[in-house]
Amino acid sequence: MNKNLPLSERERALKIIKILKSTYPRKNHVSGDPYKTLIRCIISQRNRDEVTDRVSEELFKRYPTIESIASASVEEMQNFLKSLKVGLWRSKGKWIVETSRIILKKYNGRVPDKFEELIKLPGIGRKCANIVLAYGFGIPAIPVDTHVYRISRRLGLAPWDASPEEVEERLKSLIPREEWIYVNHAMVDHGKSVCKPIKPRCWECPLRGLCPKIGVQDTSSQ
DNA sequence: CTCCCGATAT
DNA sequence: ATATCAGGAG
Repeated sequence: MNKNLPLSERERALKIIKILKSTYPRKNHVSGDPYKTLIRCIISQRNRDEVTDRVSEELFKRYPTIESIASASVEEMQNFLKSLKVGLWRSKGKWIVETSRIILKKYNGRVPDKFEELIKLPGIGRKCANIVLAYGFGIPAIPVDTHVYRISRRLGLAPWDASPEEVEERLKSLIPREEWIYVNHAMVDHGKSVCKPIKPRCWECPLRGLCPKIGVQDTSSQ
């Protein structure tokens, strides 16, 4: 399905991955706990990592098991999240409890390792489903979060008007399966430090020689 | 497309 | 004051 692409496109993608790897060396970490990965992913939506870390820790301290979360009422979970000052606490509280109940009852407490099943869970969309596959199970997947989305398009790896899903398919066609999980790691690291949404630090970017800077507004000064 | 939500970066 | 943050649902 992806054999008609010009070789140079894939070569460029490979070159990008190679440079990212030497800049942001990181082992593909598999959590070994898909359930915690999934809950963390719900909490992480539209949040900074520091918030996600803090809230996840408090959540699992108060509710150590899937059973304890599933048996909490939605309102109780919402109030708990609210007390921790997480944004979107109403949605997230509902999703965390309901998804946990479904996993417990329908899947006997085992998080499904199929995309089609994961995406049916409340609060689990494409990105979280792929996160669970990649980081919970170690199954090749490319979670397209805000960083992967932005950077892929700036690099011209996907059209500027592509949807997140289209970016995901495009990356999958360009990048060998063994590197899929790494893509998210690399672009998140790169996106937070250099290829930032506002005022990216293009002058110190290891990819500047390969980048058309699509959609980049301001590359000047600090 | 809008809403959900509070905190922080710019 | 506005944009953005490891998005997803209606």
